[in-house]
Amino acid sequence: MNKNDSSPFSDDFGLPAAKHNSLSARARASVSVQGYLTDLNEEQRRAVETLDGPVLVLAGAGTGKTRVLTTRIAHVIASGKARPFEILSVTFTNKAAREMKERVAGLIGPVAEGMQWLGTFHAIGTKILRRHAELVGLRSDFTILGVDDQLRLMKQVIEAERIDEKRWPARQLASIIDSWKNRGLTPAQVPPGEAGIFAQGKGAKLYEAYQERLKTLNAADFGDLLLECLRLWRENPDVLAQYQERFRYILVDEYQDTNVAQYLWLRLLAQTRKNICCVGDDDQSIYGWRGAEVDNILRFEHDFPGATVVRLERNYRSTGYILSAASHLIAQNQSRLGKTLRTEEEDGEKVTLTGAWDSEEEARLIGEEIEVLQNRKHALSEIAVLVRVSAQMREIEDRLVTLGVPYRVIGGPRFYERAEIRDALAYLRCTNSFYDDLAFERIVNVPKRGLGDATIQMLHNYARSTGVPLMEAARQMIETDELRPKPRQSLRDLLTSFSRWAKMAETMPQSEVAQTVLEESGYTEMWQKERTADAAGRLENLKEFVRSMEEFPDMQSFLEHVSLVMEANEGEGEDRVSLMTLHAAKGLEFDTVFLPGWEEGLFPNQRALDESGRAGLEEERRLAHVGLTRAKRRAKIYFASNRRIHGLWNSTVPSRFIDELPEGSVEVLDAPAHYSHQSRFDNAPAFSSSYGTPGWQRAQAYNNKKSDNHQSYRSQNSSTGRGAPIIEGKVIARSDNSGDASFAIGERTFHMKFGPGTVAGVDGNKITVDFDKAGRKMVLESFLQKNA
DNA sequence: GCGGGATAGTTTTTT
DNA sequence: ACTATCCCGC
Repeated sequence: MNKNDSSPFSDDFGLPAAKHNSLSARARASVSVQGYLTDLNEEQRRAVETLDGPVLVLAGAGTGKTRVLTTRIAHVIASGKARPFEILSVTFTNKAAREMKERVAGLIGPVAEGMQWLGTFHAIGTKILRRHAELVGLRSDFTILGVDDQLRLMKQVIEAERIDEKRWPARQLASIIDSWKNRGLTPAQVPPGEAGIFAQGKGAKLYEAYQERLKTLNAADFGDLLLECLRLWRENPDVLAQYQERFRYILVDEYQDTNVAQYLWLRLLAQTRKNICCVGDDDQSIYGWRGAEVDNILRFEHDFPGATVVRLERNYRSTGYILSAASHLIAQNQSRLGKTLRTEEEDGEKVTLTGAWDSEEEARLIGEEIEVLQNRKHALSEIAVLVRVSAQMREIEDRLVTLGVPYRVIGGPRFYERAEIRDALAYLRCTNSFYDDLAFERIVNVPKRGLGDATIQMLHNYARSTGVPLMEAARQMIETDELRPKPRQSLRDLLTSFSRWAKMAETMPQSEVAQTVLEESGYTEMWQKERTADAAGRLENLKEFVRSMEEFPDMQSFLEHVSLVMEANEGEGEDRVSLMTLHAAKGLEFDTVFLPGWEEGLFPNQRALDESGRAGLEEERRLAHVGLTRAKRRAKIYFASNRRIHGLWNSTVPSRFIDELPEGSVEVLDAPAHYSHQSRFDNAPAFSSSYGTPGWQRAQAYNNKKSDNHQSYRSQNSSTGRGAPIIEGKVIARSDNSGDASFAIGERTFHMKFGPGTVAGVDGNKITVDFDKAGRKMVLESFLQKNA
């Protein structure tokens, strides 16, 4: 990021912790910090130096927000105002937490190890809850449920209430409860009007039942890790006071992503000392759909009167054109606090815009462009393709595979969410505790042991009526003859195994126990028998799982790590192109960024528009802004005129966001592919082989169009497709009527994909056509042919 | 209890 | 078009 990333005072801070606590060390340190501060720009410096009282830092993309946070922590410690364990520092992701810890360590040395309250909201919430578990009806060794456990539990609750699970799916209940938890609402606090939105008025009741079940199972879901903290503090002011006392300084990263529960959590903690510093960017708020409240930022000054607000507007990441494109775009949003990013970098390359016929061509163009960069020795790790929805990834992946360009997909299922990991985990949980019903249920018939629904149902009934856990129910039932001989024997064997493994766990290191459990249970064998490509990957994951256990002192701490932190790090450090969604890209940066799929309906996403109206559109626009600002030197936007959505071909129209880019910062490129078709025309064999293919016909249609229509969005005079002139004043897909409308309503026309039709409406170069076969569509004028 | 055909649902995602 | 999940017949 900044040029001064290597700390000039890291030597001074690389002191052993004990020595650092001496006054002279502090004095020396603070002198060094002064030196360090001079390398910050004026605003950054103000954000770091204003230690006392509430501070809100509005940090635009690439303005050095992490740098401010870490320097601020160093500054608090160096100035002697608080010791590392008296600083609360929260992030959203484990990755951000890890990075912050590393960077703080880079500034102050090993003392950073003392920052035990640096972590995600959830990790810190867990830590607090374990200390006071009994006050919220849990034991300190409570389990943290994953989504699958949650869903299974939710199903049981729905069934217990005799509600038809078909009509009222558990998924839906889960998301409703989740949103209540995001808003900090306990079952009793759910507004009466909302309590009934599920299953004819049973919503709140089911929520309550679910919470009760969690307590019986000694379990918490992710929402509880925050919500139960709130309850703990509200019901036990003395406990709250303890933490208010302890956390002398509070720092919050990505504040725009906090939901109401997190906001309340922070507010309770910050109430007394008010030394809270929140860093965020309203223009990068892209998680509204999962409960993030941009309002938290907007109401900061109201909640903390007299707060210092610092705006970081100097961008150290991107070149001029990219920044002006991003700024111009985001300026269209109404609800924002308003910042203007500026850079002292050169203008650099313009943002490019390329139209493709369809998504396949789009993928091909991106692939070709990546190859060009690769040939120029551009590091692949500095290239990213950012898509709106993961469904877009497949075609791009296919293309990269064909070209042999190494790539990595970021995001996707987390390591600990994969079935094999959850299964292995369930085995260990059962070994660890005979009370873990959810875990037992998960693996009781994995691998198949002939213990199907009927048997499980009997166990459930028995367990419920006698009030014992499932495993205990099983133990008792195998002594009766209620079960048929086969399942009875299976169950007996399984229980015997679990007691054997539990005994083993008392003396053996946990990784060996795990290895034994997975083998003796037949779990590993199950995957070995399945000779598919992904079975091999799963076995590999299991190995990694067992291996990673060795680093933990005991089973308990390992289980915690897995449920909260564990993640896969495949192909990290290798030179690969990154492929991910725009959401996953936040916080990252690349020299070159490809942005495919800028089409109405896809981006901005129709569903976001339908569900959230203007707010939805603005969030989509922020997403576009995030995408553009990931680029350091090159941003390349693409759109396709035809895209398959849910299997059906749709004609699409370029995104309105394209219209919102400043013309001077954008260069409209021809799709070079059209010219490669043209060049095949010159050598006969290639030509004849491609004659009659859709691609060739497309090229023909395009060329015809181009020669008789001067309003074509493609530039007229480029011959190579590279370095095409900018079309000043004619950004494509204008929605005003300034161009000559070359089609009249009622006119017959022909479209390569949809066939013949009648023009039903004209809006600039977007034409609405009633196709004889395909129905009404809006298409770009340049893909229509006039019918004689 | 298991495997194969019907069926529904497909934005974004962390913890 | 693709997939994950469900349901039924064996």
